[in-house]
Amino acid sequence: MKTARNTAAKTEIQDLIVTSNVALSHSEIQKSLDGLCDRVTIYRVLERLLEEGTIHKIVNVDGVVKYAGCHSCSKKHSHNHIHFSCQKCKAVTCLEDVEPSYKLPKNYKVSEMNFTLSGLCPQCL
Amino acid sequence: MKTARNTAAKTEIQDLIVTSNVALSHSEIQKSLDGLCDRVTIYRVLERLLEEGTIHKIVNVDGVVKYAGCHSCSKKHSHNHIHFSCQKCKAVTCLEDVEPSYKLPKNYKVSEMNFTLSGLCPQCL
DNA sequence: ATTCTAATGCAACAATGTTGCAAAAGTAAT
DNA sequence: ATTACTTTTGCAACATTGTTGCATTAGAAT
Repeated sequence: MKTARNTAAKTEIQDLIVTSNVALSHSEIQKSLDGLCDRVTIYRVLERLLEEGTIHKIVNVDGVVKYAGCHSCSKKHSHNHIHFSCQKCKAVTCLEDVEPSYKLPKNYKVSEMNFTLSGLCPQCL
Repeated sequence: MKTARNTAAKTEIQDLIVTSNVALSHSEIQKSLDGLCDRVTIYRVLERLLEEGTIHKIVNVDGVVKYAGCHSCSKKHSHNHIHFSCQKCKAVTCLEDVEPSYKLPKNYKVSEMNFTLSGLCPQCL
């Protein structure tokens, strides 16, 4: 059977994402790592961290994919919270406590949600 | 001053998007046009249609950019409606009547929202 | 230390989007 | 209809993002 291994790349990337208070993109991670490992390795590590449930993936309003640590969802792994994307400082943050409500027409079965608001964050306001 | 022109490409692309009841991606549009114009031209026409306010842009949960006609927003141009992305038939539709509610922490200024639910649409349920 | 195989690096590729520039084609005026 | 003006297009080239195959490296268990 398949056993995961702890490698320098994985440890470092995981640390970066979980420690950060904003979601990070692949290129931002790459810059931070500063040549520690290959571009491709970053993609593969992110894939593994997603599978493990250590991080989650956010597609920003501009289509840029970002990754953030899973904090509140350690027990039940759900991501039904809002993300906020600041148009000025470009930071994407998880508003873990905000759950939106809505009323769908009949016969839709929802299994996932992706809700991102953009505007100005408290720091930039 | 700059005056827009009606060209075959623009007319055709606009027609495609506005007529369609699902949002279309660049590649889907390209396939439909079947060589009517260059790939780059499609990008540029889409840009113009967005500026004009004829269409709006949706970033799907998988990061794929799609375009849909503006129907309900002819008067006040707002896109505060939910989009639904079917995991089976891959159709992305605008649920124009559904406006979500949520309660943000203090000091956030929202100027745009992007809300996409995914799951199964009525046709695929 | 040995063995097994997960993880990495590298090269190559695919998809998506952007830019510069010369040629083509709308539009308005004559 | 012809001319003049300038938007729009096509093409080539490029940038970015993400994926895949394969040989090599290096965790982890024995």
